[in-house]
Amino acid sequence: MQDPLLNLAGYLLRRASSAALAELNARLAPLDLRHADVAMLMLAEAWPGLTQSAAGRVLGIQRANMVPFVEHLERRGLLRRRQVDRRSQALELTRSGRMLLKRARRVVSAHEAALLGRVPPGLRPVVVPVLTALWQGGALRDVQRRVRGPSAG
Amino acid sequence: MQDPLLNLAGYLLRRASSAALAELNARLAPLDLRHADVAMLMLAEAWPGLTQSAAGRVLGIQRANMVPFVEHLERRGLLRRRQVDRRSQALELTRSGRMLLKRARRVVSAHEAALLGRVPPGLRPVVVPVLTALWQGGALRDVQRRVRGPSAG
DNA sequence: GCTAGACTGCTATAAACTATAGCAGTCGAT
DNA sequence: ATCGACTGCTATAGTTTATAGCAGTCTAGC
Repeated sequence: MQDPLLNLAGYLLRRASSAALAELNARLAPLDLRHADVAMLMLAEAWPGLTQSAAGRVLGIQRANMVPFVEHLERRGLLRRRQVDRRSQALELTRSGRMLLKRARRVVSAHEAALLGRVPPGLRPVVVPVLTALWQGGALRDVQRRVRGPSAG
Repeated sequence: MQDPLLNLAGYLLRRASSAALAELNARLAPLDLRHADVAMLMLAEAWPGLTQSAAGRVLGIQRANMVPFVEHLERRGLLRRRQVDRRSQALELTRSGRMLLKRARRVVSAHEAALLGRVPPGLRPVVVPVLTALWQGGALRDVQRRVRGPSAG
């Protein structure tokens, strides 16, 4: 009798994710960054002026949890909050945020290469499509909607 | 400019995993079980007499965290600890554990079907191979080693 | 204009989960 | 008989995720 869990996509998904996450965090440790920090920085660079709550929606982080998270990045001088409304705050990278992101991006690339490298060459092209499909809500088309307005829960 | 995160296997892995996990937990809520509980029950059934620490190694749960975890299942009458050594404890399902697992397994199957159903039919056969490959440490061959003895962590 | 409803950032708090250090006791091999 | 590895355990802390609620703001419809 062999491990019945090893045929379950959900189980494999969880284990693969947590292993990859731990590995990425270890790789990022020298930069004193965590995976979520880099995601935030990459997002802020890609969409300058993105609102704090919009960023939360894209990243799947709740409004409440965005507060200390963004505060932390701001206190490190990587991110800046600019009042756009009297209620909304746009996020943008500082110069040092951009510089650190440059280094972080190299780490992420190495991590990605390591991940893909574990997959038999023939299967590599399907990795991203498979993961995208498994993550129901994450289709490319959805994102536009998410960024612009809420009610896309 | 589109979301740069959506091309990263690591990011997609994390989002897909957390979405699937949340969904599974919601499905299991009526049984008052969480995903880890079911994994433990399935493991205990597949390998009767499995030691507590061995189970922890297989599931990637640390010894320290196994204690309250197993205690909880034992207090619910789903699992029993049997002294095998004067230091080791074997885990085995109780009758009611087996019965609940039966129901849980149906929930898990439905969840798996939902996951796979999101993937284009042509890609379905590669889902498990891709995830297995991405989860470096989880290859089938490793598991035997993990269960029998330590020093494989 | 003005109001109702949706939205923003925020506080406070709790539930899970994960990780580390250390302890007493046990086992196996030399 | 002893040394090193192992087991279950306590205690503790850090991380992440989730919920409820508040004051203030914006917008669409009347």
